[in-house]
Amino acid sequence: MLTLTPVEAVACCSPLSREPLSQEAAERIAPMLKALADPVRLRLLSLVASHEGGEACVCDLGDAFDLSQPTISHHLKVLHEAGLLEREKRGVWVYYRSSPTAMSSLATLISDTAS
Amino acid sequence: MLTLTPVEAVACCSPLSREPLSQEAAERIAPMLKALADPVRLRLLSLVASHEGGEACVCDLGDAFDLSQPTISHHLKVLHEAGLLEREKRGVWVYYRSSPTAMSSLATLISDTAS
DNA sequence: CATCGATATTGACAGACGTCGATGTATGCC
DNA sequence: GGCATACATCGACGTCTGTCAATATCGATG
Repeated sequence: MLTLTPVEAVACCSPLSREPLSQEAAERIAPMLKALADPVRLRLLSLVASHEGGEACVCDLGDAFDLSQPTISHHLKVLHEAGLLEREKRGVWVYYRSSPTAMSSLATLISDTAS
Repeated sequence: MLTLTPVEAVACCSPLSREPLSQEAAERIAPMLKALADPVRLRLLSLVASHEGGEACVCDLGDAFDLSQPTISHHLKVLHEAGLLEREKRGVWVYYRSSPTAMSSLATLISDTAS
């Protein structure tokens, strides 16, 4: 069975302001926005994106929060499963990188609604 | 006391990819994204934005959903309080209009993370 | 003023979500 | 092999969220 990644699901939508979003499309897009719609995850994403090389090790991220390690790990998983962060294991460390295509297609979808 | 609207709170942020988002900024932005992060609300917003004149009466919106009237009213309230929809009462009817500034500042915030 | 129609508010409930401590898994090192 | 370190998973807990039925509010109309 063919499954679209969340990113692909967003990229193929016509602007919100041209024709009403179908229920199916809305149900594919909402999870990506839901992944973004948390203060901790927003900061995590921002930390990764602003880190040198555009990637960051989990060990670099936890210090910025007053949260347990499992909680940070949970949030990173949510962002990863939504297609907003890419994951790469290097030795003992895990590096996350933000996905420009995911972010820009989300941004396009939203900005089209503005006009 | 001076309170920023959600829209103003987003508009004044530097790109996510230049410097990490502060906790305060993240906590102001997240509610707007949370308002957007629901399939029903995404469709409502899209219905309003794509409606002729860029505005729609509540009576035009309910039919597209298999949901009760109070539920639709609730979602519209969430979108309105997040600054994503403007509300105007005309006689017995209430018209909602999408807020271009809100959407475009959100889009800018997200798209900056992509680069 | 009584009534009707359009929308909002309230209260209740089930399910989803964020968080933690405890535990599991895997890699590197002695 | 044995141990330490980095990260993930699990199970439990309180809180938040989407939904509905019932009720309230507000404007128009007779």
